[in-house]
Amino acid sequence: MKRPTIHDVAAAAGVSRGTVSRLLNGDKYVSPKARVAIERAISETGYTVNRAARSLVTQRTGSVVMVMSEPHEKLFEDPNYSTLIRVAIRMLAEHDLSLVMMMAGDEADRERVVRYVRGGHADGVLLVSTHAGDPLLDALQSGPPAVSCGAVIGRETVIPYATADDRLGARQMTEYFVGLGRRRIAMITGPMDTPGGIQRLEGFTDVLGRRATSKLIAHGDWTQASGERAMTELLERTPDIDAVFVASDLMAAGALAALRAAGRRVPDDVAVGGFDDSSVAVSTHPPLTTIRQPLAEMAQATMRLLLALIDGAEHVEPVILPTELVIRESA
Amino acid sequence: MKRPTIHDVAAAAGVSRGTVSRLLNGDKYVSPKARVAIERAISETGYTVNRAARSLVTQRTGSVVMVMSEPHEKLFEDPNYSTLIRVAIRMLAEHDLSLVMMMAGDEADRERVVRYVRGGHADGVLLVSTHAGDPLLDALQSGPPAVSCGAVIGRETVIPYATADDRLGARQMTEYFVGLGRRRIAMITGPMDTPGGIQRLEGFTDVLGRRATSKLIAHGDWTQASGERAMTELLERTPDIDAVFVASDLMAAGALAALRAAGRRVPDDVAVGGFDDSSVAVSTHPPLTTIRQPLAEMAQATMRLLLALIDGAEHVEPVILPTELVIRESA
DNA sequence: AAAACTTCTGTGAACGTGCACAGTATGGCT
DNA sequence: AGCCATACTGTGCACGTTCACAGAAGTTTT
Repeated sequence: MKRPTIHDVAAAAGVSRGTVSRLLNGDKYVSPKARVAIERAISETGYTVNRAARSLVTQRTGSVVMVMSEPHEKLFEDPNYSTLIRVAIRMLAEHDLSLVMMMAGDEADRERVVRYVRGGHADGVLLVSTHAGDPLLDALQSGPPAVSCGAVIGRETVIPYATADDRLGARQMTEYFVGLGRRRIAMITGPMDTPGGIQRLEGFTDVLGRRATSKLIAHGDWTQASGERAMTELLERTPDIDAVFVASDLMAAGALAALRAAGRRVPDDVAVGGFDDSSVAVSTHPPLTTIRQPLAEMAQATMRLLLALIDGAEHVEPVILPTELVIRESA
Repeated sequence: MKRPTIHDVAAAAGVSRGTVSRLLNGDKYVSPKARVAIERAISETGYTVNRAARSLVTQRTGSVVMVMSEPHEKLFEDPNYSTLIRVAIRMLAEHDLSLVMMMAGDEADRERVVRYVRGGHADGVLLVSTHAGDPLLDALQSGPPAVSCGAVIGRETVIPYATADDRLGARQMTEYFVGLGRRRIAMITGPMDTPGGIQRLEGFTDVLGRRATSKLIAHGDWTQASGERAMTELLERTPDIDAVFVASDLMAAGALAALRAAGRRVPDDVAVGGFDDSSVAVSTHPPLTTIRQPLAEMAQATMRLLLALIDGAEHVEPVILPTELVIRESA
């Protein structure tokens, strides 16, 4: 009733352990005769390699750990993460690696992650939404290769990443507003300690220059409620705005609610632009004009970086992917 | 530069491997003196146990695999899964177990999962959205304990699960409509090969009895588009309906769009009830009256079942948790 | 004082694999 | 024929841990 070992397969095939091991690990020196015998023996016995035993000698674990720093409740509902998880599972599976998930919300979590990674329990680390100055980053300095989906502020040169071109996206939306003839264009940003928060504002000011006064800029924290709050604030400060670029679709949904409450029509009175092209963009009323990020490509690029490093690459370059304007009814 | 082993710790503490191992594994026969010496040695050397070596002898892996059958794109955006993942990571971490994610979308995936699990690479299996008659189920028969979050149709007695009381929830909503004085109450169900699809319809007919004619029932597949389609269909078949119970919030969002397109006012002309109390319920216009499932409790209960089984429990009972009516503006 | 526990410690074996190395055929070339 | 490369195979060892067991030291009971 015991699980078959490589010995059992070898015996059944009439060869030695070494030959079976060679076949399993793709070594070329295996005779055709031995090959078929072993393959039959494997399927007859239902053999699978014991990863623990293999790890013990190869010093590799066959797994990659995804570390999520956001203690955020809705973390996984963010399409960003869900795509990344899906792509990661798939691409890792193709390389016979499995994905283990860890959270790094509080101090205890973080310590667990460090123990896990420094303990050599993962061949690679996949960082998600890591904050600037997270103590985790120093602890992960030495150890298996780490990459991030989205830049890690302050570590752009040390932690490879793939990201959408947030700044470009912001420019696209802002230019679209300008082309529409809007004159008083406001912005609701994300938190200014996230790459998306910073870069999207930069794109906005790239286009508007001195016209992007602080009276036209309010800050949110990605949540719908914060978008609503920021919009209300903007309307108070600058009642004559005729367009607003909101740094995320979810916040834009909040902004729409605030505009409706204030009696402004969208897009007639105020044009609204979101960012992300997430599922909320189509369920709002009116549907949001927004910026699409190539989420799948970002995830794939991130995983390619990680796989390359695990495979021994010395150095890899960050990947920055273009965004795209998606026009719907809100602008 | 090598990672410290248990030998190094033992040497540093002036004891033998055995004593260190005993301390690590909570054996009581360790003298206070040895204890402090070892603890100091551990923190000095930065020792962490090598899980591979441990697995090799204990025949345990220290990990649980979550198997997701839905090849569905938006899988992770479903708050159902996101809560489960979050709770699972947390509760497993407390038991020093880690969570490995796998997909079982196509045949190749499924084979990989079977190899993984039968190969003894996981101490437990966490099933999610597994379909009736999934071949995976037979393959997982023998092997480590498996539980499901939500019942697996046809395997209710063999695979333990925790779920919301879908039937109760459907009754609550339907009774609420009846209490509101609505006379022509329709329903849009989920797919009839899912527990939610079946049970929510049952609750509906529990209340309405013969009044729940087939003309008043349409089927969707949980997607927003299917909800819209089903609603259009219902309006054609039975133009005088004054209430509709939709088996998920997302489909309800679709139904709202169809109603708007048909010029019906909600809730004045037609009352709409959803199910799930997910984030879309508050972002629709008007916000959805819906049924709340205790997602966190469901996830916790599921994990408790699994942990109990991993811990050696012979048999555990399914857990069915009550739902709650959440009244907003759509009904 | 001997016996019998209790508490604690060290040691050898085993878990299943990959790898380096030594060894055996086979065939082609001088 | 002899030599040498090429293609292939088997064997011993190491990886780091747990566990069973034997045994030492100390404490209580007889």
